[in-house]
This record gives sequence, C-alpha cells and structure tokens, in this order.
Amino acid sequence: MGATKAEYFTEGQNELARLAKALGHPARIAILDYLSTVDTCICGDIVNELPLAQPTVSQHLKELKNAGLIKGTIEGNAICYCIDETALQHLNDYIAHISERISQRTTCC
Amino acid sequence: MGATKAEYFTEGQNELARLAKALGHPARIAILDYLSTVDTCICGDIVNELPLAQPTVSQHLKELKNAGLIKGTIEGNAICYCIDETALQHLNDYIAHISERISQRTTCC
DNA sequence: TTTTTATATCGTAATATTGCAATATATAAA
DNA sequence: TTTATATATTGCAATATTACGATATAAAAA
Repeated sequence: MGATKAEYFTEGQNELARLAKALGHPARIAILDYLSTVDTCICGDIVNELPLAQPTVSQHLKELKNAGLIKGTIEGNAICYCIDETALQHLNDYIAHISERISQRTTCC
Repeated sequence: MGATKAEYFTEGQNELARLAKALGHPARIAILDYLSTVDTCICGDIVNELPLAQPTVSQHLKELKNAGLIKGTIEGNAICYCIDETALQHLNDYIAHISERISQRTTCC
C-alpha cells in the first residue's frame, strides 16, 4: 500500500484529482500567479522570482506542464512558459457543477 | 529537505495550495461527487460507496474537513458530512481571477 | 448491562513528494 | 572551437501521503 488506487475511480475523477494535485503546492500557485501578471514568461525569470533552487523550480514547472496547466516553447536557449487556460477551465467547470447541484438541494444535516 | 517550504510563500498562496491539495486525490473527488448528488450524507454511506477500507475513507474525510471543504454533524451514533461551498468558492474565485488576467494579455510566446 | 453499530485513531508498511547539489545538455556568444 | 548561459536530469536525503488491520470510543439497541 501507499500508492493511490487510481484504477478504482473514474477517468474524470482521476483527471480532476491530477489537476488539483498539480495546483496543490504553494510554489506552483506562485508560478501561476507570476505567469498571470507578467508579460514575459522566461523560465529564468520564474527561477529568480521563486525562493527555491533552480532544479526545484524546474521540477515544479515539469509537474505543471504534465498536468497541462502550462506549456513551454523553446526560445533561443531559453524556454518560455505560459498558462494553458483550458485545464484551469476544467477545474472551474467542475467546481461550478458541484456548487450548482448543492445549491439545488434542500437543507443538509 | 522534503517538506514544503510554506514560510517562503504568501498566506494566500499557501491557503489555495492547501485547498487544491485536498482536492488532489480521486477518492476525495469521489466523496464530493457523492455528497453533491445524494440527499443523505451519512459517513457509512460514503464508506459503502467508495472502494476503500473504512479507516482510509475516514482519513480522507478528515483531510477534506481540515481543508474546510466539508463539515460534519453528529447525528445519533452516525455522522453527517456535507460540502461547505465557501471553500470551493475560493478556489473558483482564484481560477476566475487568473483566467481574467490571462485573457487581458497580448499573445505569449 | 451487554451487545451491536458507526466512526475515529494508532501503528506501520509501501510509495510519493520535496528540495537541492552535482552534472548533463544544448543553444548563444566570444 | 571555447566559453558562457539557460534549462533539464540524476541521485539522494528528508518528509509526507496512502492504505489498512487492529483497536479505541461512543451512542443505540437488545
């Protein structure tokens, strides 16, 4: 034991959990915050902005990228990362969906 | 090392990360799904619904509760859990905020 | 009171995440 | 070519998460 039993859950549940998990670290929230407020998106700038070592930031960027929350483009010998809105929209839709179902219900407990 | 360096980030970033992290497991998504579609919210029903052992479900419920995503009320010798919309709303607001800032920008990369 | 039912907690094994120094890779500049 | 710059990968230690059997707790039923 110790590993998440993903095979017990639906594709949708796993996908949402993967998205949320990628957001589940303050460094990765900080990266998204930074990318959303700044015009450039060069990796080095993100490394300078964050209080973590370059390999650590690189790892967080990789996780955001794997989750589909950001995408990177090669730009000379630098890499430009930007937010991919589609993934965020999925999370947003889910939350909105849950909220709506909840608000339609009579009182609970 | 190995622990998240929460002290390096803002309160808001840490809070959002905590919320997202709580959503970051398919079992916890499944619990919210279930709570949002069903009228009852007795813990035992959640345990029966999920393909995990009772202590495991109890632990996931505890995490959702710690994150403020659900609240539990004692009901006889059972416990009734329901979704707390406020926390979900926070995540939603954040995502909407990021999305808006992104869409106001000129092209990236 | 004894037993049953419902939930939480403890203890622990398996696995995953976080963070970084050292190093690799690959493009740009000299 | 050599050197500098930018980013990724590797390896590893510290820590956290996941899962569950065993057990505790506490209310309900018998």
